Amino acid sequence: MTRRSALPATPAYDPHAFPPFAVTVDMVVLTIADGRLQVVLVERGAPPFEGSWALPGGFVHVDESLDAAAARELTEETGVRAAKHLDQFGAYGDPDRDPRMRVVSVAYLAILPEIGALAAASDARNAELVAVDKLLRRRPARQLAFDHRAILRDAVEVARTKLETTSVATAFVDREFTLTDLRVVYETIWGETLDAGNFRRKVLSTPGFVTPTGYRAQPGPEGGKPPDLYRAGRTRLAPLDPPMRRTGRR
Amino acid sequence: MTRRSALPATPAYDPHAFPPFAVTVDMVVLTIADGRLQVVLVERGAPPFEGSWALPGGFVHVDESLDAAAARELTEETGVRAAKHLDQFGAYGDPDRDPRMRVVSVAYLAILPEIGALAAASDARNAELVAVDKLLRRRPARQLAFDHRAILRDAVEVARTKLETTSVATAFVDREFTLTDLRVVYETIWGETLDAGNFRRKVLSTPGFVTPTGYRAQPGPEGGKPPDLYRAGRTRLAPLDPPMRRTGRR
DNA sequence: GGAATAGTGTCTCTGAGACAGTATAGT
DNA sequence: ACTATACTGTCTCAGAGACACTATTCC
Repeated sequence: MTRRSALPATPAYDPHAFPPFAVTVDMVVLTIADGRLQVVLVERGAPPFEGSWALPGGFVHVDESLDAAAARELTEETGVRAAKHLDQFGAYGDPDRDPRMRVVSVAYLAILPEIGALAAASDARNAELVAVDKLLRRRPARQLAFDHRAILRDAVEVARTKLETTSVATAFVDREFTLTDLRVVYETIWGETLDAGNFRRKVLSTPGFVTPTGYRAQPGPEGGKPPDLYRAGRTRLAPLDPPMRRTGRR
Repeated sequence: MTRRSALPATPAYDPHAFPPFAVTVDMVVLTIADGRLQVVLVERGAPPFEGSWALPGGFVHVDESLDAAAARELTEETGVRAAKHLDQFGAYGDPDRDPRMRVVSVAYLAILPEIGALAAASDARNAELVAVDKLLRRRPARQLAFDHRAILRDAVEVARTKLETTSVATAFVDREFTLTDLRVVYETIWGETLDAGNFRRKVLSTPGFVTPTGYRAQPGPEGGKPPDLYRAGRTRLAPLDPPMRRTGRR
């Protein structure tokens, strides 16, 4: 049995002393577009799973940290600026998850207000925003490569929980937003409707969640009172205490 | 740049096609002994960090899943029976975390009611239970090998949060326990005192948390009313809704 | 004015916290 | 009796939820 302590105490790489793994990062980049939760996918341009869709990601370089690899891959593969808050939420390493070799993938969650032009990277034929519910329902519109369906499902659950316990929802909206914008984020990701008045009280009574700008937005095309504009509070990940409750009401 | 899609679509291992990593699992095995939160450590019997203390762990085998490796290492290194609930909580992969080679370690949390005889495994000189606060305070009693101090700190925070949101506390106590036993678990891990009456109401009003046995324990050496005995509820990880609140009171 | 959206006020109910009071053991 | 521990009852307060009401815009 190969054990850590059986290895020579040298920085030199001895390929026969331990089982060699490939280590990758996979990015779950979530955003809200057209009123739905969407995720960035790339169409693979090479085997395995050539032509099918997958989460963006790639190999960790020899000299970079996991977090750095995640930030790099996000920029490289989607053309999106590196987000400040990349959240590592799991490692996936089943022996057969990649037909070529033994791969352990570290999964990261990124939450963005909007995705700019999606530039397909070198090894991706294409890059698209796809509605998450189309991918996770019982009969998915697309089969994802590898175990990316499970990774995506876990990521969505992490996002749902983070909405409960932190002020991360402000990462889904533009720099200036109305409280209705923010409430729609919760409603979209949780899949339930929230009382506008109660939501308002909860957000405004949480220190550091939002800060008023003093300005108002234009009313919508169907009229209505012009809503107040806010910005994200000082700390993007302020803990909500007590947390925002998810009731399960539709 | 080496990318996943640039690799040949073959299961064969080509050591030049991707940066080779070693993948390990590290186990944070927590228990409560002598009224304190304690963790299982092993004294390393080989370089690097020979003679210093570390979390038990080791290389993932080529053909086993991460979870299986964690369960195997736990049994092998500590002689402890494989716990049902091994909780993966993070991957640690800084380039310089192991002086020998590039290692990514997947960290697991195990919670046990008591640790039997600690049998030092082949590559460990020794195995011991050590109080967690002695390791995490500003001037630690022992320096841990690698980045195991950071891993331990993260694990403790995960355990604290799991006490809030799940009924995992029953994993710290014996099969039959009193509600005072259970409350002491919270008080020990959170480092604060809880009102016995309110704690009782909260636990008993949570479906699936505990089930009464109908029996009573003997009173303590200083007398008192004999306390009712309970067992863990049906689901060891029942979600607490609303969660148990951690107030920060001492 | 009517419709639509934003925002406020208020009532109720649940649950946490504080803490007094009761129960049952040992000494 | 006294003490120690276990358990119960009760009061208060904070916060969530429901929902009516007001405010400000467009048509």
